[in-house]
Amino acid sequence: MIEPLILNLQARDSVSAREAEVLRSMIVREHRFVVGEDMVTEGSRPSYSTLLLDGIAARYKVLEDGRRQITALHVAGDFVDLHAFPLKTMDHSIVALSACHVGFADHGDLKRVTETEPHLTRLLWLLTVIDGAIHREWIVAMGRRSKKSHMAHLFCELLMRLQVVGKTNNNSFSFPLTQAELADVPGISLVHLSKTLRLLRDEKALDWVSRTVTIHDWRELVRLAEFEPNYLNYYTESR
Amino acid sequence: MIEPLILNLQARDSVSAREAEVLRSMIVREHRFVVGEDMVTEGSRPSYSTLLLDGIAARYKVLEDGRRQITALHVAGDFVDLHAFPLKTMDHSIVALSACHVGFADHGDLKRVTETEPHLTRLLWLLTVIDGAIHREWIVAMGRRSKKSHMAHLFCELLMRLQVVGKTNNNSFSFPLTQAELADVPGISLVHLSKTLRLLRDEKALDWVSRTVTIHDWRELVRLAEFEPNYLNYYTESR
DNA sequence: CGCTGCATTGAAGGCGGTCAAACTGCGTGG
DNA sequence: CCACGCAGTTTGACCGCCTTCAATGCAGCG
Repeated sequence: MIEPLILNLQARDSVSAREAEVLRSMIVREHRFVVGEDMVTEGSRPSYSTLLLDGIAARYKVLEDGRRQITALHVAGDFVDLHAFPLKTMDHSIVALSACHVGFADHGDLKRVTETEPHLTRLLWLLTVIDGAIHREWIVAMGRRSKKSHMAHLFCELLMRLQVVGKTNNNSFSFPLTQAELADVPGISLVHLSKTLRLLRDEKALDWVSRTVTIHDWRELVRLAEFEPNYLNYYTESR
Repeated sequence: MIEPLILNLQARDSVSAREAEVLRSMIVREHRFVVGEDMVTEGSRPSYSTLLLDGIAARYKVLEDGRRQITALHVAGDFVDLHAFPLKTMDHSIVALSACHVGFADHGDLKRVTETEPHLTRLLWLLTVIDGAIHREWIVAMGRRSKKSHMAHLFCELLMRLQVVGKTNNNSFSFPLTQAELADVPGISLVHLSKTLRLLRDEKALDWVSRTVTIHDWRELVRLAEFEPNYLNYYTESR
């Protein structure tokens, strides 16, 4: 059941059978969130962290005028709020963008891991640090890439992350967001997002129909995005 | 000598005398970088992490066309590349924006901490997770704030971070960057940055002359920025 | 069959980009 | 001591990307 997490970790470092067992025993109390439901709320102090087993979730902040900015997208195998373990208080909310299947890891158990499992601790630490690396790549995309390149970059990243956890079919994957939701990733208007996606479609780089993204021309997409996957820290790429 | 780090940690959690001693014994091999010098290089696999003792440093990435995006600013008391301990490979470079005084912590010693000091491990983990929280706030600023508000937010954040480590005089602090460098934070042109700063000056919110920022109207700056410091995770704010 | 939510397209306006020129402060050398 | 040069800052002009407003298209569903 926690296979996506194991795959995620194994893509970066070796995981012993015992460590996998520790993780398995730690993920308890499965739960399902429906589309649009908040999984974690800003200001809360959760006593557990949430492992996404299936679905797509987003971290976001809302400004005073109601506009929203998504700061991260999460897929199966991601701990959406592992940072809340050292951090205690949530500084943002997390919403289920599709139906989401999750499991919970109690912070008490995580604390015990830090006391008895140094290597596993470093693996979990690594996961939060990779979140940070993705944040940085997003900052670069927002600051310096064209919107077209930014979107190309996002789809490159999502394809790779989903491939690692086995959630792709060839070069396509389920992506059941609305354009209004996706527009909150680059922080642009729904109208302009629509026009930007049209550019990628016109170049036959990718399609996004009936809630499924299909990448037709990976090479071209990578070129448009200047996509360099080493920030995702997969074995095969950066070592 | 590592007092800024201790102050940084104590602003979030208690640090025992023994833990402080462990940290002190771990920071060895001081070094000074001159303005413009790279402290860490993209693609390297450092065997140590760098603690900034004094000065200002920036993490950045460079695009193919040479444009630069700064993804983080660091001040005294920050570990600029602690994430390189779990992550191994640097996915970006770090440059000294002022003369920088640093100390190094060997990854072997950090590993030993994870094996023998669970609480201290969680503290260090916390530091990397706060970096992530700042990244997210920057993403929100880039996506949804006006440039004026973005700059106001940055100066609010810097004042608070510098206050914690005792690097402010009343409401002013040393900030010896060029405008071209600062423009790489929001990812805008030098020309537009200059015009944006003028707006803040015209409102008498702050001045930035002779390499020193002075905040004249903290209230107004906070209002402009919609600044909510809880993401920095200081005791006094969020708990 | 019409309603509703979502996607698409067009039009007009403003923010931020580039290009270009002038200004300032400071260090250096005549 | 002054003139010059250089690095950095400021301002103006013009243009293009992205915004908002508005209308239309389209599919699913009661």
